[in-house]
Amino acid sequence: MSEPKENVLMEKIVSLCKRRGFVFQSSEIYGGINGFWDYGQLGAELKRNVKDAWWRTIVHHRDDVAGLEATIIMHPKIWEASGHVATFADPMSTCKHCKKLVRFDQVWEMIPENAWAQAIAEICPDGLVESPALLAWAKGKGKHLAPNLALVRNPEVTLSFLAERVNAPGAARPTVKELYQYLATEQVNTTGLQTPCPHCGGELTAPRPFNLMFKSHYGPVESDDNVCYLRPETAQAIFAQFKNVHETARQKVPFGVAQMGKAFRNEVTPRNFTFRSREFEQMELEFFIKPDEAVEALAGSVAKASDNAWQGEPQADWGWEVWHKYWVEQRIRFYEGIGLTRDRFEEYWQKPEELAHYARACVDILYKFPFGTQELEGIAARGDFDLSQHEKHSGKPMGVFDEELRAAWGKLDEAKKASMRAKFVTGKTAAFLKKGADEAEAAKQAEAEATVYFDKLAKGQYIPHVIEPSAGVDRLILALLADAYSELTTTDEKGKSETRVVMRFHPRIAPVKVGIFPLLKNKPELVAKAKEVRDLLRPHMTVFYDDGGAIGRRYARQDEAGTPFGLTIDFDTLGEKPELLDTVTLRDRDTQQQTRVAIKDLLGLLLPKVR
RNA sequence: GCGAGUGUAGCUCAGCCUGGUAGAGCGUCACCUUGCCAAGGUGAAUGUCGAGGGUUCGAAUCCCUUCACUCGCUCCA
Repeated sequence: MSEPKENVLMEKIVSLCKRRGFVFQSSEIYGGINGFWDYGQLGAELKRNVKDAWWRTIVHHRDDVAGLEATIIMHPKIWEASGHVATFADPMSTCKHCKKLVRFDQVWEMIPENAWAQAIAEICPDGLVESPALLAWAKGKGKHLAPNLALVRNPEVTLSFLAERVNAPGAARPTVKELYQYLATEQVNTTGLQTPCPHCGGELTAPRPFNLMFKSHYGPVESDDNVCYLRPETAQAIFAQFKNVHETARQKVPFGVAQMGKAFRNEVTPRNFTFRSREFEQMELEFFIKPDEAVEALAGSVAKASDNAWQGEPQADWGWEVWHKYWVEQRIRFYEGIGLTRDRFEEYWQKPEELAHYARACVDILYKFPFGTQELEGIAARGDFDLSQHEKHSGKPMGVFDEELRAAWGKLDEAKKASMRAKFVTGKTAAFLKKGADEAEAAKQAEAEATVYFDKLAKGQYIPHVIEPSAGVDRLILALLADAYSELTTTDEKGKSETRVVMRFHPRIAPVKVGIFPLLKNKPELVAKAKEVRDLLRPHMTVFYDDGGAIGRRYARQDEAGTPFGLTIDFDTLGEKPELLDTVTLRDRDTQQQTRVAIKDLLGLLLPKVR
């Protein structure tokens, strides 16, 4: 649980967001709708600036990345190929006793990990039922370990049904799973065998499907034939359009395709303000690279990830590890570049056992939110999993042909080819073993894959591998809001202290760059001059003109909006002191310092700071 | 989806227990006054008390339902 103090901070941020127009609850006048949020005038600008910064860095400032903007609704088979239809429809059950929510398909994997189940397994080795020992356990330790297990709640009745089962003429010994089910069931005849809650042994509700994808139908008539889904991520469109982009963008591997846009997930529990929303926006890059064997054939060797190779410009001998590190580094630089405080975000290298089955490595970029340290972006090395899946499901080849690779392969000596193949087979064998194949089967399958794979390589063909930096825009906005939030307490001459909020956004992403204020509103000359300055700057940056209230109040308002600069037009601007004619005061949000700047120098001074 | 808590003006909250029909501070707006960090004065607007239903002569207050938010279970861009 997060500290109370941190919850207070979060509440302050939420409150400011509403007060100043960063974020509103969606459909608020109708009571709101869970998991959906709107951006107000300042939030919309902030979000645009962040997305623009990403697009500029990832697409415009590079030669090797192309943009894509795909539809939200795509062919439903895309989600079968990606695995989302299967993995996004988890059957869930709730324990009627301890109220915990469990994935029904994981219950039998979880049960043996719990102490109560282990104890029963010990009492009844290999399903050999020892009723007296079970009874003793139920009345003793069992009360602690599995308070809600039928055996513990009502031992005699539960055991009597088990005895019926065991003593039936010609009955085989129950499996361990069956044993657990009997021990979890009080009245077999009325309820059938129950599945115990892994945590407390209690009764689970019938599994209900939790479909995480928003479902709809294309065409006016709803039927099973025209089911479609709102995309749960933007990445798949990139894979689905890989061939088109590759052929038309005049790009050769390594190159990337970037996309940003809305994605939708029917989250079980939207939580933490905008952090987990049901409609959210992603910025994703799929960077396609040659498989290491192709790199080795072309460059002679694959650069080691342990040398700091990734810190420089991309090189021909980079394999997936170096490319992966390179992108982690690039993404960290991006976050620094938009002003995220470096010691409030960190990179986390997932441990091998945490990786999804298709990932070779994954780095999370985590931000220290007031409610806890949470993920902003994941940078995964996904091998050729995605393109291969689409090749399988669509029947369309997803590979590329590389003339140079074919030529280079022809010149490789046999020993090199053999050692590369041996290494490939070792890796694949390990992967098949992990999936549960026996040793002979794993070796056989690995050999078969190696034959297909190396035959293609020799012809210059391969399916590109991919590095995927995938970021959540709304999470980043929330991180930037939390990062920028600061309070300034001032005490006046009367000893009255007052706390004001200053949003310290980096000028590059600040919603408004400059506030423009005539010192006094009732002096037409000041107002006219201020509007002149406004019109001078407006074509180049977002400005906000304000003549309402006292000057200090206007500064404070802009501090809350996070406007980095304030310009005040006073009587000196009009020439009260001739030497100050056509100069204004430039106020810095963070230092509150004011400097005198000539109007003609403003653009040159401000533009570099806000770009 | 389940459990616990919360919902009153733009914001922060009082009033609810012990029904009699809504208040404070801040903010907002207008005017006056203004010489640089939420200054002062005068005036004004704003709530079907989250929504729906019930009990009652009468409901912000008691009861039920529902929606949203917060915290857990779950999830991870």
